[in-house]
Amino acid sequence: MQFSKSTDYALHALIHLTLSEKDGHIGIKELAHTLGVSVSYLSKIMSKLRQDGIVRAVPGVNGGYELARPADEITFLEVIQVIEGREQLFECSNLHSQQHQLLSEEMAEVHLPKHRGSECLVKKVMDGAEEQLHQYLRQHTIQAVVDQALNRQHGFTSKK
Amino acid sequence: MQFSKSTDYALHALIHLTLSEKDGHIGIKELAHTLGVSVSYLSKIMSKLRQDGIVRAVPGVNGGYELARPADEITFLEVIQVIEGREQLFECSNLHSQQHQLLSEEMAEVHLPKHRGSECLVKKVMDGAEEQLHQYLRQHTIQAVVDQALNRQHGFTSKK
DNA sequence: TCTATTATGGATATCAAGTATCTACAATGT
DNA sequence: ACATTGTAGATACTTGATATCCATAATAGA
Repeated sequence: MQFSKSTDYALHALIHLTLSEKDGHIGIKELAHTLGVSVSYLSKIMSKLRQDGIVRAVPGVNGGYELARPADEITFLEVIQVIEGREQLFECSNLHSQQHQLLSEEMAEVHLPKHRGSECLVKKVMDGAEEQLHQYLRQHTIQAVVDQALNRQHGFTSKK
Repeated sequence: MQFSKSTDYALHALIHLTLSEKDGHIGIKELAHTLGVSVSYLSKIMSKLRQDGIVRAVPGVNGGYELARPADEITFLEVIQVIEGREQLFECSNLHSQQHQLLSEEMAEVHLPKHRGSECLVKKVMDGAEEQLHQYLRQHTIQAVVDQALNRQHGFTSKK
């Protein structure tokens, strides 16, 4: 259970775009070189971000990428979901086992027939965990990380 | 990014053991049949749980598995970490890239040389997310789920 | 002690996903 | 037109999850 490297590249790429906003479009070459990853691979990742409306791509001479929206409206959760997909963290594979029924439908069936389709209690706990995670990731934006980096730099220079 | 099926089986197996505590040892055959999974596969999972001191195994006639500790001392987090491993959810693969340095060491190097080895800000956010997840999973025990299942059953019967 | 029962650990096979690259194609500005 | 730059498809490689089989070790009961 780990986030893929693609997610890592996507997040760092967006931070680079934010920091370079004033410079206009950033080419995939520069981006790939900065992150230390091949152009071909990063292209796939940037395509996903584009398809989801997080960045804009401009082909042609002096083309490249730029943010499609302000960095403070781009949350970690959104980026992660674009790259990792939106499947649930946990799927109960015991749907037809005795065990699963014990924890949900069987009891409902015997005592309260209308209550079919109720969820496995294990899954309920895991869904709660996922919601917890999402809440946190929704609260953190690309802009927040950039601000932190700049403040840090500022803090250091002013101390000298 | 998803929890493996093994985790699902492990959690359900532990719940079955908890519910059957009074019946003494539970054989791997019964366990596997209840969960709807092969004996050979479930064996590997139970072995891990045994090696980590979550269950006890007794070989020989009338042998089988039982909980090594009270179910209210077995947290979801523990079970998940045994099965999934204890690697961090997020690893920054940009350790030697310009981007990474921008977010951590480069600034520190220029302005405050002693501050080497400071972490990437992206990773800090992700580590925070992981801690959030762990906090939640630590608060939920196998016993809690079993209690919920039994209360539900009780609630239904008393209503009739 | 012998035997049936049961868990253990190693070897292995299969499959899906992540990682990574190359190439032909399309769009854009000069 | 033409050089530049992103897009999309095909493909190869690696890794991890899933799953099974078999030989081995340990135990209880006759």
